[in-house]
Amino acid sequence: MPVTINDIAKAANVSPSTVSRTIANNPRISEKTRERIFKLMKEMNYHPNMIARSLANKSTKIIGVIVTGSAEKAFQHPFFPEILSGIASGAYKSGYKILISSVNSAQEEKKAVSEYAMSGITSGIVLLASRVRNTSADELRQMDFPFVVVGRPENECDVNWVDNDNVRVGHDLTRHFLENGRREVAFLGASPEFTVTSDRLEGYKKALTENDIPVRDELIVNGKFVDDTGYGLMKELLDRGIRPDGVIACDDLLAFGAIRCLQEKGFRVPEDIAVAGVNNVPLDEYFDPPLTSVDVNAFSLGAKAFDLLITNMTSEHRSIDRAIVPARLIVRKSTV
Amino acid sequence: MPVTINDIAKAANVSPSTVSRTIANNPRISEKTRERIFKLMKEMNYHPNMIARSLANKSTKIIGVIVTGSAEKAFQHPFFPEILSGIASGAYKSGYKILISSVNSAQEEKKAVSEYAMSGITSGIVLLASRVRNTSADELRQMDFPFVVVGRPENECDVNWVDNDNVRVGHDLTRHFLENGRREVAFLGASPEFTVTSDRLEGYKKALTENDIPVRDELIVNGKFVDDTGYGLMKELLDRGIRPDGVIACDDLLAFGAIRCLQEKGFRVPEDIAVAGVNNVPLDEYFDPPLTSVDVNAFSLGAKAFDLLITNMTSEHRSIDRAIVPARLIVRKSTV
DNA sequence: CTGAAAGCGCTTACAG
DNA sequence: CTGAAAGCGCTTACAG
Repeated sequence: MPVTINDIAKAANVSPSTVSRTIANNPRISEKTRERIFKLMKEMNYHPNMIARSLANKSTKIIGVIVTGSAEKAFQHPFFPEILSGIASGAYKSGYKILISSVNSAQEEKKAVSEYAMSGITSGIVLLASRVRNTSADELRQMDFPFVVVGRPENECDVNWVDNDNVRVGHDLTRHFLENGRREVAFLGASPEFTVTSDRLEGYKKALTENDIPVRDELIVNGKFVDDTGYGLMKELLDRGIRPDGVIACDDLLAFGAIRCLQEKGFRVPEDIAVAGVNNVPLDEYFDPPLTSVDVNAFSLGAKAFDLLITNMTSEHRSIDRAIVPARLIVRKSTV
Repeated sequence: MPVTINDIAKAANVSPSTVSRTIANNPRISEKTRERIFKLMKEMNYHPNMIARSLANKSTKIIGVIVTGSAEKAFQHPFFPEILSGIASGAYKSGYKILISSVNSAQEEKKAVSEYAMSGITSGIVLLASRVRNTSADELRQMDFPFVVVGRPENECDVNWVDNDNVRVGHDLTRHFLENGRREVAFLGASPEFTVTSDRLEGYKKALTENDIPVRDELIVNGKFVDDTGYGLMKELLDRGIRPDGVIACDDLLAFGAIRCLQEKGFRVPEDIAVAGVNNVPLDEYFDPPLTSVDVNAFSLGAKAFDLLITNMTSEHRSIDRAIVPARLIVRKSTV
C-alpha cells in the first residue's frame, strides 16, 4: 500500500488539506509546517497519486498521439519516430506524458479518439493522420476538445494543423529537375487520399506549367507509402512503354525501389534517369547513388504540433492555429 | 460537461450502482433494465470516465514504456519503432494503452520509473534499456511492481527480460566470416556498458577460439550506437595500421559508416574486406553492396515483452520469466 | 495560517 | 435483481 496524503497528514499532525496545499506550493502555508511536511514526504517516500489528482482536477497531464496505420506498420516509417521525438521533447519540457496508439481504419481512429477525448484520460490530442477527410477531427471540434493534426487536412480552416508547404516541396523538386535539363519527369506515388501527395503533385504541375511544359497524365502514377511498391510502380511505368528522364517519388522508400527497378533494367541513375525522393531518411547518403531528397524537418513538425496543442489547451481565447515548417531540398548524386 | 453514470441513472430511474453493474456486464442485472440502460448510454453519448474508474479500481489499463536516450535521439534508431510496434500490437489486443517516455540519464530514468510506478498512472512497465546495471530495475523489484526489460540485464536472475541470444548472434556472424575464409576479423562497436555488445563480443571470441584463431585485442574497437562513428571507428582502426579482412559491426548503421570509410580508402567490399552488421534495417538490401546482417526480430522482442508483462501483472503466482527471441543471419553481398 | 466538508465519477461489499 | 453507503486519494471553496 503506497503512502497517501492522509498518512502524511497524520504523521505531521495536520489535516490532509494542509498537506495538499503544501504540495501545491500554496503560499498560505507557514514555512515551518511546509518544511516539516516536505521532510516527512521524503522520509515516508510519498508520491502523489496522479489518478486521484486528475479526478479532482478534472484534467490530466497526458496528451494522446494517434497514429494512422496498423500497429504492425505504422511505426515503421522512418518519418514517424522523428515526429514522435519532436512531440516528446516538447511534452517532456512541459511535464506532459504521451499516450500513444495506432489505428488501422477510420473506424478504429474514431474509437481511439473518443476513448482519449471522452474518457478524460487525455487533455489534448495529436492526430498523426494526413487523410484528406478526417471525421475524427470533426468530432473533436464539435466537442471543443483540444487537438492538432500533423498534415494539412481538407477542412484546414476549422482545425489546428502543422505541415510543410507541400505544394512548394513538389514545386522545388520539379524545378530542380527542369533546371538540370530534364523534360520528361514522372511523378510516383500520388495518392489522392492524402493531402501530402496531392499537394506535391500540384506543385509538380505548377512548376511544369510555369516552364511551358505540358502536364502528361501518363507520367503520373498513384501509389502508397510502402516500400516494395516503389519497384512495382516504376515497373508499371516502364512496362507501359514510358521512358522518363526524371522520376520524382513522394517518398524516399519509393525512390529506392524505383531506382532498383531502373538499375535492373539497365538504366543508369542519374545519367539516363534522375531520381529524387522526399523525407531525407538517414540512409539517403549511403545509397548508391546518394539520393536527392527533401528534408521535411519531421522533428520540428512534431515539436510545433505540441506547441500548438499546448497553446490550444491553455489559452483563454479560442483560435485556429497553423504552423508551416520549412522543408529543404537536399541535392545529391541521384539527380545531378 | 460530459454525461456521467449518475445522469444515466436518473434518466433510467435506477441507481448509479445498477448502471455501473450494467457497464461491467454483471450477470445479476435483468435483461430489461440492461437493454434500457444500454440504449440510454448510446442516446446520451455516455463514455465512462477512465480516471474515476481507475481510482476506484486502483489499477489502470495503461503500461509505461521507458526508452533510454534523449528525446531527440532515442526514437531515431530503426530498431526502436519495431519494438514499439510489437508492444503496441500486444497492448492493443488486450485493451491496454501505452504511455511512452524517453530519458537521458540514469537519474531521469529513475524519476520516470517512480512517476510511472508510484503515481498509479501505470500498471506495468517495459524498460527499453540495455545497460548492464539498471538501478531502476532494482527499485521496481523492491516495490514488487510488474515490469520487464528488453535487453538482458546483468542481474538477469532477478528480473523479467526478453532478448536475443546475443552471444549466439556474435558467434554466428563470426563463424560466417570464418567459413568464407576470413581470418583477421575486426569487431566494431563493443561497448562494455551494454550487454548486447559485450555478449556479441563474447560470441565473436568464442567462435575464434573454437577455430583456433587467436583473439587479437587490436582488432576490437569500442563504440556507441551512433551512425557517424562507424566511419570514425573504421578510420581509427585503419590509421593504426590494422588491415583486417573482415569487419563485424554491432549495428548496421555502424557498418554503413565503416563501409563508406573503406570504400573511400580504396578497399573493395567484400573482395578486400567483408563487412556485416546487426539489426537488418530495411535498407540493408539497397545498400551497395547489400549488407549482411542479423535480423533480431525486434517486433517479436516487443510483443514478447508485452506478453511477459501481462503475465506478470495478472498472474497469481510470482515468477521470474524470460524469453529468448531467435535471431537470424541474413547473408548478402557484403560478405560473400 | 489551518481544518472540516463536499465533491470529482466510479466500484463494490452489504443488505434487502 | 436493485439500492444506499462507503470508499478510492486528492482538491478547494468556505469558514474560522
